[in-house]
Amino acid sequence: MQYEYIRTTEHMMSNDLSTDIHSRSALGSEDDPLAMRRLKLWIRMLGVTRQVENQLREFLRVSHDTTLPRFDVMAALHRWRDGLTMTELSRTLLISNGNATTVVNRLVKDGLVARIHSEEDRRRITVRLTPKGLETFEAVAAEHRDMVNDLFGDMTEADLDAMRGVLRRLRDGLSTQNVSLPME
Amino acid sequence: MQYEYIRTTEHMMSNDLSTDIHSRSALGSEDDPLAMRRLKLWIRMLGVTRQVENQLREFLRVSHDTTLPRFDVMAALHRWRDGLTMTELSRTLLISNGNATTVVNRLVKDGLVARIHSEEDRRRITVRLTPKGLETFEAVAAEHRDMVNDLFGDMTEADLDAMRGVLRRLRDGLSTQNVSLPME
DNA sequence: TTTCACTATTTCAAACTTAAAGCTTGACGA
DNA sequence: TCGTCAAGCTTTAAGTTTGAAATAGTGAAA
Repeated sequence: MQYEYIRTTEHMMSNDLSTDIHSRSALGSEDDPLAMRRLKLWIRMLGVTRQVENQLREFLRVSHDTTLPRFDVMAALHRWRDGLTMTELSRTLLISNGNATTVVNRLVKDGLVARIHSEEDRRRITVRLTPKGLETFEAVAAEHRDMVNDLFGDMTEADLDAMRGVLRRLRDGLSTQNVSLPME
Repeated sequence: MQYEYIRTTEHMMSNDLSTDIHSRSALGSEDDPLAMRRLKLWIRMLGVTRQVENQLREFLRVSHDTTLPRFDVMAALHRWRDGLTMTELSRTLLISNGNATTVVNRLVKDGLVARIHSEEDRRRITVRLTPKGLETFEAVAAEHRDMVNDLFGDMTEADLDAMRGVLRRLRDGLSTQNVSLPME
């Protein structure tokens, strides 16, 4: 009985990830209501994201015998049809470079992705979809989008408008914060 | 030079996860603008979530020599101070039951968490924070909240209002969908 | 009582992930 | 030319995660 943690409806504690995990704590800045609300929102966002990811993982496994990481890599290579270097790939997907190597290795073994050694710079390796990979991906991607459309079926145009701008601002704020991070 | 995939500011492709990976595709329902917008929003949400998670992971590693999964488990056990069964824990965190076992094993080994066998039902095991675990967690959680407050520093009260309701509706919609999922 | 279905948890193999170390190549100044 | 450093990628060790199988306990029906 796989994915039993998704079957939460019959269970008292369903979706409790999204509730406030700190509400009873006696921490220093507990009396900052804005900070508190931001934390609550983050926890809720994380919960929703995990739920959607679990549903998509299940869909990919059952319907297409593949995994989320594989799909992500292929989606990136589909978006950048001319290929990406390994570094570009890992930065695009926000994963480590070693992780990118591992997933690409498996896709190469399955003939879905090809490694192309650069001639100008022999350190550089470009990865791109093979014809078989392209065909495979597009079949999956069509259903993937329908699945997302279902999962987000409650979201109206107004909802999308509301979230789009906030997420964009959040995303941009995060990337400017990175430069001032402590990383020697 | 760790976490190089976070240092995206100097790189052309920064945050490209959050852009539309399907914009050039020739899929069947491509002409459904609402479905398209929902997909784009999902991708952007996933990107933001990954960025925040990476920052928090880095913070936990550098400042407190711990990991995100460990923190998540301890946060749940802090919220439910009387303890959770393994099943409740995995459903709360939306992870598999086997995964919960692994993380709890390590926390037990470090003396941060204790397993308590139930007397009424001998299959059941309740997990809860030890005094040491409680103390450790509260020290980390205070800084964790400050970190989230910084990362979400651009979010105003109005932003929080806007996203809170949408995410709640999304979350509730997802959990009702689950009951009708194909899972034999 | 026995049997059978169900629940709770752990174990296991395979895949995924990170962070750090290692290797090769390229760029550049002495 | 040589040395040095940085860039690009892979490898490695440790940890995380899943999904399926195994183990064990519960409860109720036959």
